[in-house]
Amino acid sequence: MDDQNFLVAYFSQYIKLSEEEIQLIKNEDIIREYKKNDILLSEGQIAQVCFLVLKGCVKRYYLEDGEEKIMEFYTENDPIAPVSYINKEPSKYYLSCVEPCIISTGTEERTQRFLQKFPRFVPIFVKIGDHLAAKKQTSLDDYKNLTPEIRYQKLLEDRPDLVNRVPQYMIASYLGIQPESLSRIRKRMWSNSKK
Amino acid sequence: MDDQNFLVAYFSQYIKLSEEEIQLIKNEDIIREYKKNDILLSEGQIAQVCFLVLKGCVKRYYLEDGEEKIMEFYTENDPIAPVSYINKEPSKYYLSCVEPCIISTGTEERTQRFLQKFPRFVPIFVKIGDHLAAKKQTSLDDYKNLTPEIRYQKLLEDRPDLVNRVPQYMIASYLGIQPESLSRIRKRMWSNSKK
DNA sequence: CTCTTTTCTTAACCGAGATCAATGAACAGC
DNA sequence: GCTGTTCATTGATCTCGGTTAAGAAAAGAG
Repeated sequence: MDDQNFLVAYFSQYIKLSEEEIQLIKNEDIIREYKKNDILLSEGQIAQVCFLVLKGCVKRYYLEDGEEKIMEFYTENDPIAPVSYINKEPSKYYLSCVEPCIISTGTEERTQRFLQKFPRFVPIFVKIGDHLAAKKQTSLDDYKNLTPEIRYQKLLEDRPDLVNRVPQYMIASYLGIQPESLSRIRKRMWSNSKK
Repeated sequence: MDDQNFLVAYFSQYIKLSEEEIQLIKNEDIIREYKKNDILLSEGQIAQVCFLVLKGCVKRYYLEDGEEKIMEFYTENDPIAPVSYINKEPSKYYLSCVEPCIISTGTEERTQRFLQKFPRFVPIFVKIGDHLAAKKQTSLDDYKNLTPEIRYQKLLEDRPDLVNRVPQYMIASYLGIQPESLSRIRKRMWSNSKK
């Protein structure tokens, strides 16, 4: 599958595309490949574009005393709309590639042009936005009430791939705990499941 | 100020309204008053509408072993788009009034009609949605990295009104801790600030 | 004003995660 | 193959919030 096709596949999740639309999407040269550890956005920078991860894995993190605090992992078909991009303000976090990635970029102006040409996409765009917000809310809700141990269990269920494709200390950071604690949690879970 | 005017005031934050638009908004009879403890949405119910708090305070919470787990407070000018409403699924939480409230309700169908009539509002609506998502993300980020003590300090800074208008045990629940812990934290902060 | 209910505070004890330090395991570079 | 680095585990100790229980303070009802 060549790079442009990823984008067509993404939209096809939500709506059936006409031949004309497929061509138009393919002609927009907005897809790039990135190497592992490439940085998409740095702290202090104002994001000029938003992203759509077509392949690979991107992490969003702060630096605190040189320590990475990972807030989110984005993988296949996850859109990334940086707060910095939305509010036109310096970014508080970094975006960088955990793996080699294929990523599409978007701008407000291009989106508006696109929607003007294909108004039938408007409800889809609104819906995608709403669903994103809903997902964020659910994440926050979960995070608030669950212990790190249960959060890890849920992660194993919800995104089993993630645990295998990124190092454990990053998972720990993402769960908001120290690597040592995650190690102990795993040990505890293992010994409990044996009994 | 009579009830309908709250809604006009809300939109005026974002865009200047024409006389015609003001009349149209006022004529939509979609604003209701609620008493303290009135329930807007119950667990298990599918939300038919979304809300905009024009006056008062609404809490969103789960029940866990009869205990309220408060996830969010909505006050003046906060929109409430329940996950249940967005995904057309049974709600996992309750919405109820902490104070007497004045609240406007919305539906997708009405929104679409409105946007069709006044297309210049489309970008505003998209922007409001994006900003909401951005705010959610920031909340989650903060929650993940901050201790309960610092979260309480931030709450005092960000929403000082809230601490005064809702009982402390609800604040504790919202911070994700027990009332006893919040009491300790307050004591700790007090004695630290004296030194 | 008194009585009841609700809300807030204090104390004692426990457990989970943080921290510091050391050791193992996996892996890349030479 | 060895060597050095990165990543994962384990142990000892400490801190903070949870839990339980009791009592003080504030708010409502009559």
